[in-house]
Amino acid sequence: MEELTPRQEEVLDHILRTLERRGYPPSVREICDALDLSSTRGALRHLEALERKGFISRAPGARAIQVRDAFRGAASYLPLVGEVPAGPLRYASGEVEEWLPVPARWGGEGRFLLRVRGDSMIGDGIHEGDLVVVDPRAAVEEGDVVVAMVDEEATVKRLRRRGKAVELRASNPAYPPLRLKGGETEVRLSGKVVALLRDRV
Amino acid sequence: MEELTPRQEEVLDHILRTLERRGYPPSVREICDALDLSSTRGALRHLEALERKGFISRAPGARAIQVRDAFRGAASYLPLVGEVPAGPLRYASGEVEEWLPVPARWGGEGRFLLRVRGDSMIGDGIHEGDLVVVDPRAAVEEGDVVVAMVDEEATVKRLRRRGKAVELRASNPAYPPLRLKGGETEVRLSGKVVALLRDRV
DNA sequence: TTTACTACTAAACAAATGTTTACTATAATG
DNA sequence: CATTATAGTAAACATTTGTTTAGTAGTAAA
Repeated sequence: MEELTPRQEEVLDHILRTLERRGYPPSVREICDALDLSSTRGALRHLEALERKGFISRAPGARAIQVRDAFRGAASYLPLVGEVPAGPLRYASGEVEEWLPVPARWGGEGRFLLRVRGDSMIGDGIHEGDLVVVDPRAAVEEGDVVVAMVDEEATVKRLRRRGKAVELRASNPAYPPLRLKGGETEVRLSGKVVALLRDRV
Repeated sequence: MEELTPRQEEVLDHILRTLERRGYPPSVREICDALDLSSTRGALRHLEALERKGFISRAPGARAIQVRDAFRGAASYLPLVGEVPAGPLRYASGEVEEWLPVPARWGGEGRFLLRVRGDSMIGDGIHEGDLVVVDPRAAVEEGDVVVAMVDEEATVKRLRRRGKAVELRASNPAYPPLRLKGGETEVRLSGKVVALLRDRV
């Protein structure tokens, strides 16, 4: 990607900071204020340069500045839930503690974040307190790490096929495996673990 | 937080989806198009309701819709680097592979993401391919997981004090500890590991 | 029933915002 | 030297966009 001049970098910087601070891009006149320009033409020129060099793209309309993905990062937002949701999540739901940004490719319909309790999956590097991204719609297969309801509580386990039945195994040998009969899997498996966030290392 | 009516929820949904898709909020008329309203007054009413209930806030100006933090998530963006950066990162830097969104509290001046190589920290649940958030300015202390330069390559290790010297220990017993003498620490320690992302579990 | 709230339409209006034209200046480049 | 790119100012312009006024209609609560 082409290099930016110092002034152009200031403009891009201001756009990024504005986006981060309040969630929508600045107007041309706001850029002028920030860079001490007295004419909108100046800022407009910089925007044109940024667009030509591929850092932003613009659409007709007010504040229609789109920062290229490589810089904006294209986040998705997933709800961190206290319990595994039964139905589709609604916004003002009391079950949602927080909405956290994650890389866009982790996003998807129905996905949510769940805080891991216990050390049963420590052998797979999944620790107490980690947040796992759960996809309730993904097909679960042999060897996948899944979220299962055991004794009314959500636990993370690894799925193993044992003939017709399936087995949920912890990766900590201190925990015994759990067998599920044929019909039980749909009831008890609430999703596949697809990614992980750890806050304090 | 107050409940939303179904129609208000549709409006909020459209705002969130627009923000995710193109990075800036819709105009009132765009909301009208999306919800099949023929008068801007209708959409405006919904916006007023959303603001009154605390889901968004609005500023004077075009598209000046700010979605409340709980929903917007307030992301920070960190660069995923191929090598540990020597100086401050610049935008068009060739060393930056990608900018990824992370929860806001993980952000901070100078922080970056580094991909973990090898299995030397597997005992702490840090696997090959994981992305760690590195803070080059944090004070490193006994017991911290740090990024150290060993043989010109960045490796993740845990820091232990051994009298005046310090020791870098892997959490995989297959790897021997590495001793650093007094002055070496500043040269070789490039930051503290503060968080972790794992893509495929 | 009255009141309040949600939901919507139509048309006019005012403010904010992007765009264009015209012109000056500096530095780097061939 | 002429050319090109960057950087800036000033003023007028066109459009987008938010806002207001004036209505209608359905539903639930007091």
